[in-house]
Amino acid sequence: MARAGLTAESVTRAAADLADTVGFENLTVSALARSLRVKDPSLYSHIRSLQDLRERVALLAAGELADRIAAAVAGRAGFEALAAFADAYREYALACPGRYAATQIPLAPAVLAASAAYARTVELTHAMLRAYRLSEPDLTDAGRLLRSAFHGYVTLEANGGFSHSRDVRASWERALLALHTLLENWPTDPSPHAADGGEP
Amino acid sequence: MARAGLTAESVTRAAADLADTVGFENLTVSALARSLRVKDPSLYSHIRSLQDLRERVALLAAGELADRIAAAVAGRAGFEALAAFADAYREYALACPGRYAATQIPLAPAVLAASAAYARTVELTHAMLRAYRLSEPDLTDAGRLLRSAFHGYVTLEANGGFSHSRDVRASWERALLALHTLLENWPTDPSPHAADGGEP
DNA sequence: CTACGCTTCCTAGAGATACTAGGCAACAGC
DNA sequence: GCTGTTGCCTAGTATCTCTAGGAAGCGTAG
Repeated sequence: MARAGLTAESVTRAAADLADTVGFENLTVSALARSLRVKDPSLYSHIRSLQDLRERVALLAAGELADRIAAAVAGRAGFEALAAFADAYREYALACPGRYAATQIPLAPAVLAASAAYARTVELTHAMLRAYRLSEPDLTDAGRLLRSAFHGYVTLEANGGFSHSRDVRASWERALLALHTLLENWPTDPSPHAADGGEP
Repeated sequence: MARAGLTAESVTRAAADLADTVGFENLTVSALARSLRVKDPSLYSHIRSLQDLRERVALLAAGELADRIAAAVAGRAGFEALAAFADAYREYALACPGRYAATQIPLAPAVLAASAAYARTVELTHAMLRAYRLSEPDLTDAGRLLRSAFHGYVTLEANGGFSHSRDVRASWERALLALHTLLENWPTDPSPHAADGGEP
């Protein structure tokens, strides 16, 4: 029988494409084997399990996302960098919903540490924030808030969470402007009210 | 054989509890039947399908979440209301991860319209924002950004997306303060660069 | 060019799950 | 106690993950 010439990489890419088409939660070994004109067990020469396949797609997608963000923010600073970062993030999530969903699965700390892709996104966030002249721990706090806002927005948008008639793209533009304002006025002094008051 | 006395409601509650225990993605008809000491097909007298079960859990959880938020913001305004809203949101998501995950599945517009739970969360957001004296479309834009930030933060937190050593709770407090500052200085004038310029 | 070995892909099959069809027995109303 | 409805059951189908073991393609050495 003619060989299909599969490799772990080509299988992972095919899985990512399939996930973008049918949704990440519908990515199955059977469906992937069908799309590659191969029987299910053949794939287990290249992947260890469905979970392993999902993690490979996650790492592939995280790398692609980091690449796009890096290209978008290159040579920009301030609001331009913020908007470029955010638009690259959102466009990737909307154009590649299966790949993006893959990046959100919980990964074992060992897997996460072994791959640079996730750390690179965090570093890119910090690099973009340097223009706002924040120092730790504000840098980490602001980075977490930004990534939360981006991730939350695109997932709510993708899942139909914004049912109001207001244009979603217009809201996004305003949100970026608002986040820019937020970063320029980041409250850096210890807050005026004791949120977690002074027990010893 | 003695009857188990199941109803659609009791089955849904048991499903929500199971989802909180084993994770929403591991909520299966078989596992639910086992936890109820019943055979799989017995559940199909009360639910139409696994998808139907998931939607019931989603609506149950959305109602519970709205209730908690409503109780938290009652009688508060300004930053107090914002913090109460956000803390109620985050604490529900962390205490009931399966229920919270259920609220994020895409629902058919008809299902969504037939239930008040989701609309109530949006209304609560708007009510909380009234103290900041925003008017449309800023109200919708700010509400979307807030919900995005809350949702993004708790999902990233729950999925281990915050690996930095900085305390996650402390970052959350600072994020709330930053959002409060943002809402007080919301950039309401048509932005300095023509995002969607002045066609007639 | 043949023989060897490695890898790839296969068939066969076990175990789990979603769901349907159809039956029997438990409860409610009379 | 009888009857009708309802709830839970057994039996069975189709799909999916994953393993065991076999055969055939491919590179290489003689």
